[in-house]
Amino acid sequence: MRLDTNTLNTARPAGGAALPPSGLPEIALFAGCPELIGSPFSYAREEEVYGEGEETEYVYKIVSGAVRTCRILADGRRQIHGFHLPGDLFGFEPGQTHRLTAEAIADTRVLMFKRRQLERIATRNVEVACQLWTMTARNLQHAEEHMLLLGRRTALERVAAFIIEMDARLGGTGSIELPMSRRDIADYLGLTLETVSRSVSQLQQDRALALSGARRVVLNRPAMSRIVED
Amino acid sequence: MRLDTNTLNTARPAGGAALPPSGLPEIALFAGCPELIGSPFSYAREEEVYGEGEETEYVYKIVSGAVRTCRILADGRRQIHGFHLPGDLFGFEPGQTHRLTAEAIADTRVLMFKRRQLERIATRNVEVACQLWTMTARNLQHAEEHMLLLGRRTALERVAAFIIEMDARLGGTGSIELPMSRRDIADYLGLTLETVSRSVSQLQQDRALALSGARRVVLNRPAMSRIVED
DNA sequence: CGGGTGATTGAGCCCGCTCAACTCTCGTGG
DNA sequence: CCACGAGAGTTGAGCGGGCTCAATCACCCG
Repeated sequence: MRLDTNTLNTARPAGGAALPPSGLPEIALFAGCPELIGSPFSYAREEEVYGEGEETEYVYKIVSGAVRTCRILADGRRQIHGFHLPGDLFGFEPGQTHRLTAEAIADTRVLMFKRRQLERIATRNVEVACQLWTMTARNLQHAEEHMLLLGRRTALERVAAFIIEMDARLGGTGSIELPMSRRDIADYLGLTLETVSRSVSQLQQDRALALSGARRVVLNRPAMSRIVED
Repeated sequence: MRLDTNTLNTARPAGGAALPPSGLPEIALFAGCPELIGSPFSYAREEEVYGEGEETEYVYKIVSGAVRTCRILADGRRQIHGFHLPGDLFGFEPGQTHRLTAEAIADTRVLMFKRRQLERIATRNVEVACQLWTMTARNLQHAEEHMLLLGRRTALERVAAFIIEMDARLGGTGSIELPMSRRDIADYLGLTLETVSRSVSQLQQDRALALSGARRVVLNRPAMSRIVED
C-alpha cells in the first residue's frame, strides 16, 4: 500500500527527521520565495485553529506539535480528515470559507501566512502556483487512499495502515511517538476507540509491533506490510 | 448535507439538463480556450478507459454515457471513487501515472485531450491554470465529503445521500435514471449490493422515494434530506 | 498516595455481511 | 405469441465484526 504524506514538504530533509534538530525552521513558506514571511503563533492542546465556515484568511505551517482537521455531524459523529505534523502546510482551501475544523492535538507552534498574499504571488510566480496545485493534488491523492481504507478495509488493516503511514511521515525510522489519542485515531479510521485499542493489542500479540506506553510504537515493518498488502 | 459535483462544469447550463438537449456539446475543453480541441472517441459498456499505473497521457470529457474511477485490492475488494457524467472532466491527475482505473459504466462517448498540451497552455494562461486547480480542489472537496460518509454514516444515510447527490448532478429535477448497477453503488458507498438494495427498499417503504424499475427514481426531497441531515 | 485522564479488556448486541433462493426484466428465437 | 435463458435486483435466514456499555488498569502530576 502506498500512503503518501499529504504535505508540502519544504522543511524536512529527504529521509531525515521532521525538522532539522539544530537550527530554527526557515520562516519563509517556500524556498524560492523570500518575500513570504510567516508570523509565529501558538495554540494550546485542544485549542481550535479555525472552525468550519470561517473565512479562509490564513495558511499555516506547523513548526512543532500537531493539528487535526475534521468534520462533525450534529449528533456528535466525527470524521478526522487528516493529521498535520511539523513541516506540513494546512488551511489552504479554495473558496471563501473553511470546510473543515482545525484543532491542535498537542501544544503547537505555527507560522501564519496571509492567504491573499500567497495567492497574489501565485498568480505571478508559476513556480509557487505549481507548488500550491501539487499540494492540493497530494491532498487529493491522500484522500483517495483514505477512501479505499474507509470503504473496504477491516479494522486491523486500517490500524496497521495508519501506523505505517505515521511511521513514514515521522521519519520512517520504524520507531515513533504517536501525537494523537486513541479517539483521534478512531475518528480518523472510522472506528471506535475500543476497536482501535483492540486492534493495536492484536498487532502486538502478532508481533507486528511493540508498545512502550500507549503512544510509543516500534514496528516490525515486514509483518505490518503483510497485513495491509493489496 | 452539501454534496458538490466533482466536475468542471462547462457544458451544463446552470440548473439545466446535463447537456443542452438540442445542439452538440462544444468540442473545446474550456470556453475561453478555442485552441484546445478534443478528439471524439467511444467506449463500450464495461470497457476500460485506462488502468491503474498507466501513463496519464489524455484527459477526457464525457459527451454521453458514464464512467467510474476505482481502485481494486488483490482479493477483489473494490472502492469506486467517483462517477463521471456527461459534461464531466476526468483523467487529469498530477504525476506520470494514473492512480485509479477508469471504466465505462454504459456505452460512452468522450472527447480526448492531450494532457501535455493542456499543461503547456496552463503554464501560459492563468485562467486555464486556475480552472485546473479549481477542478482538483473540487475533487478534493468531494473526497472529503465522501470520507465523512464512508467513515461515519449508516447504510441508509449513505444510500440516501447518494441518491440526493445523483439527483443534483443529473439536473436536480427530483426524477432520475441511475446509470449504474447496485454493485457499483455498493462499491461507491462501501456497502454490499444486498445492503444497497435493502436500503432502497426501506426508503421506498418510508415514502422517501419511489421506484419504477430498479433504476428510475423519483425522490421525496424533504424526506430524503431529513435522513442525511447533519 | 490519591485523583484524573486515557487506554485496555470483557460481555453482549446489532448492523451490515454472507450465502442462498427467488423474482423481475428484457432480449432472443421458435 | 409465448418459451426460454441470462443478468440484475430483491428478499430471507443466519452469522460475525465491530459497536455499546461497563469495569478495570496504567500512567501522570499533584
